[in-house]
Amino acid sequence: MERYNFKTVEDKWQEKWQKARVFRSKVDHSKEKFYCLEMFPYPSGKIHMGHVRNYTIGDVLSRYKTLQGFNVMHPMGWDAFGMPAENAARENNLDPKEWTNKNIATMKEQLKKLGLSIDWDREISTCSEEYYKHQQLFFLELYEKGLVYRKENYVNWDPIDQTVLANEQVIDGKGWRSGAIVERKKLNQWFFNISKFSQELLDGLNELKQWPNKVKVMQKNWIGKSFGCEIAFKTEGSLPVKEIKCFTTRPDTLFGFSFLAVSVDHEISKHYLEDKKFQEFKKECSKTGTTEEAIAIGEKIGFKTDLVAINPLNPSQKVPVFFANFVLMDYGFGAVFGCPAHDQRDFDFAKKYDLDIKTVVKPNDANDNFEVKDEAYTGPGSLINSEFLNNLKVPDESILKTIDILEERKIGQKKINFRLKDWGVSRQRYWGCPIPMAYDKDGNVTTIPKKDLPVKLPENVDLNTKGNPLDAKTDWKNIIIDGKKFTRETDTLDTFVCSSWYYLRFCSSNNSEYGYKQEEIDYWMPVDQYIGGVEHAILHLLYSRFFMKALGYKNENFKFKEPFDGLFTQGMVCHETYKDKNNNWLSPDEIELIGNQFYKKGDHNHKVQVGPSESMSKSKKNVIDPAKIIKNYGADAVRLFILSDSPPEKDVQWSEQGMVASYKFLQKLWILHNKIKEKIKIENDQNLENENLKKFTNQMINKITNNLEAFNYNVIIANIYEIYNFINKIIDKEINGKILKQSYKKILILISPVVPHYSTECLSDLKILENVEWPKTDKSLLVEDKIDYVIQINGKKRAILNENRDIDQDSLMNKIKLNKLSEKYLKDKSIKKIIFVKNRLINLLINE
RNA sequence: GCCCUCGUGGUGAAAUUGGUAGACACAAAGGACUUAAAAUCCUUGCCAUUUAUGGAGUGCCAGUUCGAGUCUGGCCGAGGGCACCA
Repeated sequence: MERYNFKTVEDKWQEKWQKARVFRSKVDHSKEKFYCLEMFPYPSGKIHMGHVRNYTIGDVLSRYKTLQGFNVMHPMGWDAFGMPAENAARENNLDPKEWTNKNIATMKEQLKKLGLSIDWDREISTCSEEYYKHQQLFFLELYEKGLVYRKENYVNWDPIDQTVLANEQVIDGKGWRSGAIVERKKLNQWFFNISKFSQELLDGLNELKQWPNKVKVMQKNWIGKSFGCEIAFKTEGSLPVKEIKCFTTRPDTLFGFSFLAVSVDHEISKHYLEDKKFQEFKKECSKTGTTEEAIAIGEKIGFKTDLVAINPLNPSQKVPVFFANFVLMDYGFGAVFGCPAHDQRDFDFAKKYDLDIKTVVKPNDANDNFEVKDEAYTGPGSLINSEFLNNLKVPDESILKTIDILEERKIGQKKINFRLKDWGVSRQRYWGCPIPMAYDKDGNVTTIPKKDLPVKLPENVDLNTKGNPLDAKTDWKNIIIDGKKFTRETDTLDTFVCSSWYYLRFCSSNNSEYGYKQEEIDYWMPVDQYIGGVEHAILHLLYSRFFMKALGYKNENFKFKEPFDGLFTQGMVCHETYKDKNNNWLSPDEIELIGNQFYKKGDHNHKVQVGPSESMSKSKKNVIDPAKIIKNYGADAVRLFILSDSPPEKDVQWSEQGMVASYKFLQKLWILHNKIKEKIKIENDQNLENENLKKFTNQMINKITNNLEAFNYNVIIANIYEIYNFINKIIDKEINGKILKQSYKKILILISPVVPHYSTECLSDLKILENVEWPKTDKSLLVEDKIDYVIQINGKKRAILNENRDIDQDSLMNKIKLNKLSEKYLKDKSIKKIIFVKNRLINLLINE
């Protein structure tokens, strides 16, 4: 027997699969389809362990579904536009396209080495004209439907590099490259009207039964629906301002009104342009962090205006108007009414500026003298100190009733607000999809005629210019449409646009006429299982959901509302971190273990500090290169290990020891295979283990099938080990060769989604590679004749009796009486009560 | 601050509807084989006296139940999300 040579075996089968194009998928209405999609990678250079985990999970599922008889589509592509290409190209004086395509070639080879069942005929790359020309047409279609518009918006502006920065490029308020202090600058930008679909996007979440709840909650919070009322407050003072509109979810607390606060960007701020103190205050506000957390904990500050606002329900009450740092311009009207007693933020503010705190809600168990003291009361109860609103139940009745009254008196109006903002898609970058728009000399917008699509991204662009390289490319920028001069839009699209519809493109990746073919998306869509990282829980997944709705808007051919029927978010791959004595990160390759202590490789005086296990990242150098690992241990062993240690939705700890164990296990399995191969030849009627083997195999079919369906992939690996342990124990006993062969074939199929090369090799070795399909559980075989009955006395387990199935209570009691435990526990005791659970246990309650 | 999730051996983790807690693996210790080592195989796993046996035991405290890792309430701890959201 030769040892298992993964290299020969894996190369052989990968080549055969590729030649026979076994993973090619076609529309076939005679079969039920299954569309399995993993989030496509950014072509950064080489694959990382996160990809290995993500694509292994998807591959196990695809192979399982194929064996079950589904018509499976399992495509792969490249999210190929984006800043890293532009940065790498600039640093190394390369063409971003070349850089990207080279990376794609490398990564494709690496993915192939994993033995993934991918239909490479459907491969797409978002940076190809063939892809982005359809995207430009979609853009124009959405523009025609009124779902695309242009408006001014703030950006992070780097004054030295003359460029717009993404949030992650701003470090401590400075540009990451230039170090210049980042400015807020207003630019005209393109927007997708995603907020038009706020309610639909929210409602759609209820239909997504196979999505993790966590993701749905995150999206729900992001969409942020709130029900309330808009109120116009009359104002008086030295400024020419007659009223200020506010949005509130708590109109019922209007009698607790004690100030009105507006954003520093509010319209009335134009009266303070010359006011130095106000401008200082505004600057101060911009210093406080903009995260929700920063402001919840941070200090609330205000700037008093010359205005007072009048309480519409109590016109004799006039309260001061402030600018305040906790009021946002882009939500509601950029103005709030303050009720300190029942809003913690307002409470903090009132304390600081010594404003009235009037209690108008009391908890249900408090009396009418209840008063808010140390913190705002935001819970339920009933209204007090509120004249004609008194005694209304808070919150539901009080809010609805107050809105009715406000509407009746024409002071306010019922209103639903969403926090979801429109999606700004303009990026002042070169390496992206050009926006098919142009401007005349007066700046009026026009669309590029559809016949002139695609607007090709120009080549040979100087990336070292300041600002957007496309802006400087005048021969590309200046165009003539119908004899008139125009300049092109030089912004490119956010790369999230590319990934918002790629799942549709896979259905028709070779259709050059349009982004998809109707009959093909009708067959394949929606994606049955989408798999990827939870970091895309909000933006990518919400944008994709929006894109489906936008394409379907005023388009009766569009039949499905949600792109991803099932979603699975896998955890990250982690590794210990290492630092040398100078506090520099070290990679696992740079260290060695002697005894219990890590040392720098080759320097046994240099101890290495071991840090916590964290998600693999280049900056911390705690990365393991999958290509190397695959080369050393083989794809099957890597697949086995990456699934084995933790549930796929949780983070997994990379362990070299675990990796080696998986590798060794396949070697052991191969030794067992050869024993089985010999045993199969023996015709034997004295078959002691036949029934056990049949039953065991059937149990495993049941377990593995259920675990696959539930994504318990780590348990499947445990099941595979159980299989080994079981067969290894019985293999030297007497077994009928025919029965062994039948069971073993089923077992090889069960493990094939995880270790496809190994399993195929074994099937081929035994010449049973024909008619391979997923085995079905025989329910009748799951029924055991003998059962371990748990005997409890006063709820404590005292013994286990192996007795016949379906035995009744009296018979079981008789067995117990014959048993020695009766002598020990039941002698001279009376049994008060017997709890008998059929085929499971019996619990005897006795007097102690 | 708000929202969500999760707490099980030295470690990663298993455990249909409440019904044998710790499957499976990693690590460790002891043993077998070996001149020796590696590899391989076996045993052990918390507390008590020795194989056997008994006890405690799923973050902590209560509750429901014949019976709770699982259900309910409170507390403690960890992780994740958050766009100042009125």
